[in-house]
Amino acid sequence: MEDVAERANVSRALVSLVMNNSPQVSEEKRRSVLQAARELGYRPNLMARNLAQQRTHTIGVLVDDLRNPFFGEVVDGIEAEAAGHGFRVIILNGHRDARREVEAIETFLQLQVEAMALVGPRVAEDDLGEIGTAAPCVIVATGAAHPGIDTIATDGRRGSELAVEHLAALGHKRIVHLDGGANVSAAERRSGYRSGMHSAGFGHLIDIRPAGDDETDALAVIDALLAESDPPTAIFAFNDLLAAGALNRLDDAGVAVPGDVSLVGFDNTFISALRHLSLTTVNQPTLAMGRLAVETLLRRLSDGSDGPVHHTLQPELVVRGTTGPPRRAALRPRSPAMTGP
Amino acid sequence: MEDVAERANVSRALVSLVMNNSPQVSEEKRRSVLQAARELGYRPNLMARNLAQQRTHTIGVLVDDLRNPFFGEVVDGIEAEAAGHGFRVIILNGHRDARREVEAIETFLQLQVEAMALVGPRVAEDDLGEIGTAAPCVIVATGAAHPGIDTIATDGRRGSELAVEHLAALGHKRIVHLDGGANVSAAERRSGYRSGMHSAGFGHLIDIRPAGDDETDALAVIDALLAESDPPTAIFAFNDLLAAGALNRLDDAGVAVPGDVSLVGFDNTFISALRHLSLTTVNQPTLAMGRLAVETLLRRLSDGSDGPVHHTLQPELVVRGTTGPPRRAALRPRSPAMTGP
DNA sequence: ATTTGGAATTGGAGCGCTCCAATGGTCTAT
DNA sequence: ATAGACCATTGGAGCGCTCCAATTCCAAAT
Repeated sequence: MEDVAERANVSRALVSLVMNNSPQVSEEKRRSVLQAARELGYRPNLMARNLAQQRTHTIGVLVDDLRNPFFGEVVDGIEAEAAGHGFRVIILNGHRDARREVEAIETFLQLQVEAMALVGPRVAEDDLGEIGTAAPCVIVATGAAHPGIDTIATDGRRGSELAVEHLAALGHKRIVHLDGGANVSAAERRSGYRSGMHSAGFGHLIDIRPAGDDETDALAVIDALLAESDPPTAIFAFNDLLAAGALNRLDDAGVAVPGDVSLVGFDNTFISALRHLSLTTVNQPTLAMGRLAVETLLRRLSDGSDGPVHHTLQPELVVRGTTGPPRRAALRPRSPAMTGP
Repeated sequence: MEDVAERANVSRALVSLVMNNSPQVSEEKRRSVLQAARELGYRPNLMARNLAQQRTHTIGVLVDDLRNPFFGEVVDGIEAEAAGHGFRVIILNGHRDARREVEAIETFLQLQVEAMALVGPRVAEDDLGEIGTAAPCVIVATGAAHPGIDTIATDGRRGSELAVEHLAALGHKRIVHLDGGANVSAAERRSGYRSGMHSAGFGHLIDIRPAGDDETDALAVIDALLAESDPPTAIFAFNDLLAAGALNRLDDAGVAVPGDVSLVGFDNTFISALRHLSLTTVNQPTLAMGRLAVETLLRRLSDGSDGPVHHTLQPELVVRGTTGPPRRAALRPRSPAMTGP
């Protein structure tokens, strides 16, 4: 910068004004500064600028898992909205691990982000401590597990109810829920499953199996389910990935979907739309969630603080090919011994 | 920091030493500084630190598309290796758009990243200009389209050949290639398709259709293909996403896979492994690519510069359920009029 | 000719930290 | 008792920028 100033025969301050294209600069000087900068390959140092300015114009986005396309969609929404307000977005990966999430948030804070969005985080509110309030922070796509922090979420409870209602309407009674396990949204979806079952009059048939939120997490549960004497006729999985894993395993075992067992996922990621999966699932308005997250953050940034805000968006059932009426005979592996038509 | 120093009755410099846990500090002072820091909720300012230190310990990772799980896997490899060497990784999203990629790289440079990895970028080497050499830079998963820059890639040519060889061995002759279009890896895979076809003796049957690299890009091409009088018996798609889209459309049209037409993808993302897709595809060693990318970067960082390095990893064919021997009759929509029995 | 106002430009302090050379203090060897 | 060696500690300069108050410049108004 010093060099640029010298080469253009102006002061450092003037260079700064030009780089921030202030209107207070004569066209002549502006041109000569710009040219000097170009000739020297000058690039302003954001660190220094941010330090001097006491602002970073940056929003930190923590993503739970880069492999899950669902999160990618939410981030797209965040970036679109942030860009419109002159904010830069930097992304850190949480690797589906609460401890690494806390580290990432700490990094954000040290990097002086002005706000942060946690997309599908796994940390409990208590483990967040002061860390979550050191900068405006919004939690996206993790249900209502964080009462003290701003959240944007799809109503997971309602989503689950939608799924159960759909299955019940098809005639299913023995509907099992593959639980999200450590995932923070799990509790909410589980409770929706519960209430859905009760409303349908199947409270006594409530059956929740711990599973997870990844396609590999489905293997053991499905195996266990198939080994039982009286297996369910329908399965409602915590998310699409888990449902896809379940589908794999059911296929392995020769169980027809939806012939022998119906299956519902959650998230409506693009994989559920693949015709060969054609997974019935619950949609979340990902883009809207991302945008809303940024709006919430900006509001916090400008007008101080009321209590935490919780935005709940409405889920929608997307009926595809993995759900149908139950068979007369209950779910059973086909191969070993067919009981007959 | 000033406050911490005061509260602990030491100088600012000593606080700095403690925060960087230098061994030159007495246990007593260390404790009292740490305590003062805790009480004041002090958090070191990374901007200031980086500025003073003239180092950021940061690697910038530019990801072409957050929705494509393939890239997520590569990033996992990068982060794993980077963490092992004390480097932080920050991610920027390229949104499948060369212009935004250049912006992102510019941001990296201004943020003073010490090195950057571009994962699946779309920018041509020429459009990168000096920008790509302002810091050590490696291009990952984009074939050999950047002769002047370090690259890590799977041999896309060989991968395509493997796919064609496999189809040819099954008895296919009319193998069409759905081209990656604007994607930079497209040329390489296309050329592999060409050479594979030639080796198999089907040079005269080479048939390349521009498509894209997203599941939505397959629709129009497949429709066009199905409308033809003499459709192919096999399709080799640029990547898994495109193949999945093709599968959708074929399914819509009532075309059986692999009964009527065989289909091969590229990337071996987790979606191809889903049993219901069961997509035959070409594997890329994503994790290894990520790790190798960081190693390459670190090498550049330490020992000056020889010419650009190009690492080429070997692809592997993963045979699943979308490929089989061709039907006697060629591909044709089932519905309107069946000719055979 | 002198004042005045406004726009363009500049010097310098300061953002929060690190790092170096210098200081003070303690211990051992002479 | 004194010099030397060694350690913990400190003051201050400096990283590259912004921003404020102050200055210069120029033209219009008196």
